[in-house]
Amino acid sequence: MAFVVKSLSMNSAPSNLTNNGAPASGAVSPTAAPSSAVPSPAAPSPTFSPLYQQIKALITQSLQSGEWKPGELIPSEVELAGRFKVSQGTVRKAIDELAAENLVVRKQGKGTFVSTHHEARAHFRFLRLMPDEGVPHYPESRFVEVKRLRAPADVARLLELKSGDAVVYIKRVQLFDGVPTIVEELWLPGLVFKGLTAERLNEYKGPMYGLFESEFGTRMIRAAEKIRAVCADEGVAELLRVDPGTPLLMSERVSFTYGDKPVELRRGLYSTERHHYQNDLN
Amino acid sequence: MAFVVKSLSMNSAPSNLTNNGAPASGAVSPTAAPSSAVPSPAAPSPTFSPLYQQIKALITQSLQSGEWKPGELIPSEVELAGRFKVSQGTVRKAIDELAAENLVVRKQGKGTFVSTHHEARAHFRFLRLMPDEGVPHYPESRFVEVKRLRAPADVARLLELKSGDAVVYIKRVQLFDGVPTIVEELWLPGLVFKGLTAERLNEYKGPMYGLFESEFGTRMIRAAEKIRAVCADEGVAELLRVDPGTPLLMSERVSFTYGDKPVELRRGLYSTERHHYQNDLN
DNA sequence: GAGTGGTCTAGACCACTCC
DNA sequence: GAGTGGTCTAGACCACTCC
Repeated sequence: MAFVVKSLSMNSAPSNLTNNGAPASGAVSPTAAPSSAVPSPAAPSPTFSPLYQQIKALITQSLQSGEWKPGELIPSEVELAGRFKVSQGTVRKAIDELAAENLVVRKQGKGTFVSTHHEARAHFRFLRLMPDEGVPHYPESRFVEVKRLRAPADVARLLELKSGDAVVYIKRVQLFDGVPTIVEELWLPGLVFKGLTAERLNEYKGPMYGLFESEFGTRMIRAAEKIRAVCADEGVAELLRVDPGTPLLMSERVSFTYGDKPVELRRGLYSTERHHYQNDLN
Repeated sequence: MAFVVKSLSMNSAPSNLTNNGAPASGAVSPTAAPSSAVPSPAAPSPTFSPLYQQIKALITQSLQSGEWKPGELIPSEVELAGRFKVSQGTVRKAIDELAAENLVVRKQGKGTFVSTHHEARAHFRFLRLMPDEGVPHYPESRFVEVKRLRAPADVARLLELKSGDAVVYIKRVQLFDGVPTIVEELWLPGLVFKGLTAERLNEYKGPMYGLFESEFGTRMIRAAEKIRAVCADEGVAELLRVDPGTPLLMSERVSFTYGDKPVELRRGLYSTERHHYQNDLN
C-alpha cells in the first residue's frame, strides 16, 4: 500500500463513542427503571450523531485501512457488538447502510464480506454500455499508450491535485466481440499509482478497478459522470473503425475512493451503433 | 380516475397476514417463555415472505388505490401498527423500504407523506440534463403536436399494448432560458390518458408528471432509459436551431407506475452544447 | 405538552450455510 | 449442531414539530 492510515485499536472498548440517544449501556433493566441515575450532558450536542453512524465510521475506517481486505469476511454482528459495546441492532443498522452503499455484501448464513471489483456483480456497476442484442459481457482492452506526465490544469482541478503534479496517463481501446467500441483516456494521481506500467496492465485480466484494488490498495466506491454527444474526429474514427463525423457518446467520469477523494479521471468515447448507455431512474 | 382497484378494508384486522417469523403476537412475555404453546405450521412456506413485506404490499395498495393521495399525510407508524396488529418496528421497516423507493417521504416530527411530482425535489429525479454553468432549473415547454393515434408495433410492445390500440402522441420542444434544447415525442396509453389535450397541457404549469399524477391518477415511480448519440436531421435541427448533422443525445425512456406497469414511452433529442446528462454511479 | 418519526436495547426465533 | 444474518417484539428515550 502506498499510504498509511492511523489505525484504531479495534480490540479495546472505544471509550470515545457518544451515546446521545436512548438508554445508556448497562444502566437499563427490562422493567421500567428511573433513568435519572444517568446525568445528562450539559446540552444536546449541536453536532448530534447517532451511535450507529459512529459505528459505521469505525467500520469504514477498518475497510479503508485494509484491516479487512476486499473479498474477506468481516467479524460477525455479534462480535462487533461486543467490541463496540453496543447492541447487535445498532451494529446491524450501521452495516445496513454500508451494504446499501455497496461497501460490504451480506450473505445470509455465511457472514458479511468486503465488496470487491473481482466479481461479475461489480463489473456492470461502472460500465453502463450494453449491447442492443445479446448478453452483456466485459470488453477486451488494448492499451494504446501508458505514460507519466504532469497534470494539465483541468485534470489537476478534477483530481484535486496541483497543476503540474505527476499523473499516470492511459489511453486504450475496448472491444466487444472483437469490435472496437470505446476509446478512453484515464488520468490517475502519480503518487497513488506509482509503478503502474503498460506491462502490468497487459498482464492483468479483468476490469482495471480490480487491478487498482489489489495492486494499489485503491477501491473506487462511487463516480460522477457527465455525458454529451460529439462527432468522431479522424484519430478516433480510425481507432473505432467508423467514418469521421460519426456521432459518439462522450463521457467524463470522476471516480472517488473513501472519504470522497477523487482518484481517477476518465474520458471515454462510445460508439452507439450496436450498444447503448443504460440508465435506470429509481 | 380511469381505472378501478379493488380496495382492501384497511380498518379491519388483516386476518390473512402470515407470520412465519419470530414470536406470535401476544404469546410472548419479557421473561423467557416456552413457545411450544404455538403450533408451528406443517412446513416452512415455500413462498416465504416476511411480515414487513406483507405490510409493505398493503401500504402500497393504499397508495395505488388513491386512499392516500400524493402530498397527503399517511397514518402514523403507531396507528398502522395497531391496524395491522404488528409492532411499530415492523411497520417502520416496511415504510423504510417505501421511502427508499421514493414512494413516501418521512419528515421527523411531522409524519410520513405520499410522494408527489409537485415539488422541486422530484423534478430532477427524471430530468438529468443539467446546465454546464449556472443553477439547474426546469425548462419551459412548447407543444408542437398533440393527437390520438393507433399504436405502431414498436410503441405497443414497449407499452405492453396491442398493436393498433389507442395512444396519445405528444411532441414538444423544451427551452432553457429561451434556448430550445430538447425535442421529445411521448406516447401514452389512450385508455389511461383519455381527455389529455393540447389545451390541458398548455394550461398546466410545471412538469407533465405533476399533471399526470393530479389529473389522470397515474404516478410515474421509476423509469428505464437507453441513451445513444445521433446526428440532427433537418426537422430537428430547425426546432433546436442548430446545424443539420449536429451531434445530439438520444434518449429512449419507458416509465412505470405501480406494479411495474409501463405507462409512458418518451423519445428525446438533447442538445449538449451548453448542457450535459448527469449521472451518479453509486 | 402531545404527537411524530428516529435511535437504542434485549431477547426470541427463523432461514440458511457449513460441518 | 453451531454459527451467521434476517425478522419480530416490547419498551424506553431522543429530536423535532406544532399548539
